[in-house]
Amino acid sequence: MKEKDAIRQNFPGLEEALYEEMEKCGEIMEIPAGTTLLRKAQIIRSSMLILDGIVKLYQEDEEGNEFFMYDIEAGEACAVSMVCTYRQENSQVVAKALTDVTVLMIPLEYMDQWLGKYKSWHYFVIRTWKARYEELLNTVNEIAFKNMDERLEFYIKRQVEKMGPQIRLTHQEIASDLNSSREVISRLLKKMEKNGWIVIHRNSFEWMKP
Amino acid sequence: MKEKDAIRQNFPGLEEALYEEMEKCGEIMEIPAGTTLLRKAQIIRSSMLILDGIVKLYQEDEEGNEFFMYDIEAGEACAVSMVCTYRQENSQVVAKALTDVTVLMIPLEYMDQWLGKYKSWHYFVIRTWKARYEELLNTVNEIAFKNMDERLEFYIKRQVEKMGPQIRLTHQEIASDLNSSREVISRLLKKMEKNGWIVIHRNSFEWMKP
DNA sequence: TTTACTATGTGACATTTGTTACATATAATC
DNA sequence: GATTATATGTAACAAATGTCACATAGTAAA
Repeated sequence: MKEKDAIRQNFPGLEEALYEEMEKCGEIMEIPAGTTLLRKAQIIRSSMLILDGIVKLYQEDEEGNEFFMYDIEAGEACAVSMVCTYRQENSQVVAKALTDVTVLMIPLEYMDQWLGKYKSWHYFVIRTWKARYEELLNTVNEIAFKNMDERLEFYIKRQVEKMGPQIRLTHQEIASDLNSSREVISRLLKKMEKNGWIVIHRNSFEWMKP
Repeated sequence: MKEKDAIRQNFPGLEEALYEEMEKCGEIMEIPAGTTLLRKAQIIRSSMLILDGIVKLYQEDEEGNEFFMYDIEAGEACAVSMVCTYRQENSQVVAKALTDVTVLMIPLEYMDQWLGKYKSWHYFVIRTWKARYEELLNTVNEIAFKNMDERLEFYIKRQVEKMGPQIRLTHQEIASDLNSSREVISRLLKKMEKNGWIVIHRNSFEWMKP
């Protein structure tokens, strides 16, 4: 069975009995790119482990402005969805499928049960929170100390790491992720092109800097 | 023994055997206000649980600029110090005692050991990561979407919650926390005073808004 | 009480980022 | 090929924030 392999391969080192429960209680879903998987405001009844694809986590404020936090990939879990009591009136966390995505949805009741039963699950949950916390630390560092040009560079580099040097994003999409405006991003990208860092095409550009 | 009570009262609901280990293996330290407890760059060999006082967590960049993230108080633990593999060339997390502080220092080897032995410890660690993550989410929300006037208001309100309506901070200190400049903060505080939100004294001001 | 130090107030100006308005270019559809 | 939609380029201006310069006002030390 392909699905079982996917769980074991992406989440290695868990107990055999836990794998079996995951297969039994979890539901594997194929989700097309662009789908919103999670909005913090609505009650979350399931937790998500990514088996394939990339999911983007961002915050959204009252006016619909977005702010990109980080991506999660196969073998990672969405911390936010793991135990959800977080409430914030004016902003919410959103998870959106960047590519077609395969996720293992696990109803929340099992999440807690497993904490009691499986040591490896405990460690996994801790690792997940820790990893997401550190991602956020990086994000905070960027917006706290850096100007838009540096933030843009950091953003592009993250993309390159995950998706390769061909960045298939419009300036508008980048502007949304950085909570800036299209014109500002166009300006800065143009400057990068003049410096020889990138080559701009329509709908995409390439990162040339080593 | 007073110290034992302090641990039990501030960290209720743990296993008896765990309390005993905490007393045996941990070292209780009295730390004067202003002390830097932790710099991320140096190797951390101990984890800290706060028994009394307030510890401030902030990031610092290469040029010495600061950026306040959140406070931790009695009954809470420093997530950053719990399992430390985090590395970042250009910035570091710093923990500084805001008041005189009593901490329980626990050498890192026990942190891991206890994860294997005590369920309640596991839950505590997860709760800690989760709580700090959510604090950071709020912080990100602030800097990502809001202007300095709103950020300042949010900052002051946090202070009021922890320390009461008398804010004993200079404009310079606030400016550092928000990675802004003294003049900007003075300007905004003056505006708040005109609006009747605060009354400014030397070295302090009061929050009057309900 | 002078002196010195630190905190605060404020105007003028620089820089960064956001906004408006419109031009141009490329791809998609008819 | 003409038409339409979407993406990008760019100048001019606006708003927010940062910086510089200096004034003033408390507080502490001599």
